[in-house]
Amino acid sequence: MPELPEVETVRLGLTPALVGRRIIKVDQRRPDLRFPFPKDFARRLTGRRVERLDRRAKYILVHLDDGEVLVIHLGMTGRFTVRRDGALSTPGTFEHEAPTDTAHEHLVLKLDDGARVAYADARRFGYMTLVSETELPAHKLFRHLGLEPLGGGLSAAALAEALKGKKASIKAALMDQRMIAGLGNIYVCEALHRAGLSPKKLAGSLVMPGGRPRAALDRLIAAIRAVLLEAIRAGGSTLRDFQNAEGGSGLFQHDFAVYGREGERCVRPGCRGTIRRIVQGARSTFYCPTCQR
DNA sequence: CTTACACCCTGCTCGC
DNA sequence: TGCGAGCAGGGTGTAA
Repeated sequence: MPELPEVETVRLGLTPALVGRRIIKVDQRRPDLRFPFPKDFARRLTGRRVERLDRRAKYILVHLDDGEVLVIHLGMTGRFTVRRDGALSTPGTFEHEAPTDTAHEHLVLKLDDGARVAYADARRFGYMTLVSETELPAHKLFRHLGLEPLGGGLSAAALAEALKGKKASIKAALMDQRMIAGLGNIYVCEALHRAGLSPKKLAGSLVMPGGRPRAALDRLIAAIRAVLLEAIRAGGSTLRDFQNAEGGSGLFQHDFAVYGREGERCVRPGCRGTIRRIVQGARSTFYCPTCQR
């Protein structure tokens, strides 16, 4: 699944296909994904015009013209494909159609320009719901979400406040969407490596007794921002056939310094360490024991 | 309030 | 080639 950069890549890919378009038909092929679709889901989408697409953490927010917001989480394997056929195809885009996962295509939206936007999700860990725009901030999916890593809210002081006294590892804390929202296993590993911080360090140890952030927190924040921005610029990461809305692939996986690189030499200049894989909270952590302290 | 773990579901890869 | 084990970017629910 997609972490923040992949979700952002999907959002950017869907935006030109959806914004300004009206949904004329909804083909909903099963009653649920991870959770049941909301009541009258297809009917409530049909006839709506899409006003804009936002993102919060790992959620895509499709704002509709009746004040409702289609909230989408891609889970681990959620994927969108945009298809155009016949005279209605858009020149220059969607040149070749990547092989798609028709067997797991659970929802198809037909738009008023002839395009079809399909959602496929093999594992069905993804989900969708409809929430009115005004209720969004207080909605249970959103009210506990932490700082947006690329928004203005992420400061050393704010992160220090969130991590203060935490006994969990910094790895676990950064994975916790209530602290920072949008990071996942890959980008937490990558950010910690860039910041030279051991994933096993206790989260609270990055905060001084008085509650002020230690210098390492500034490095960590800079590392988080940098790795996310670079990944978005590269179109996200492509693992196990994750594809963006154009059926294309991100490239950032080639730039991983530690993720999936167990046994390889650390790429930090001057470091002669070897990347190790450990398990924290039932998930793999990749890091360099030599330069991450 | 923590942390730890099972679980959700399917597919892929690896070792035998 | 087949088969079971282990693993996978997500999150929730439960128990201690």
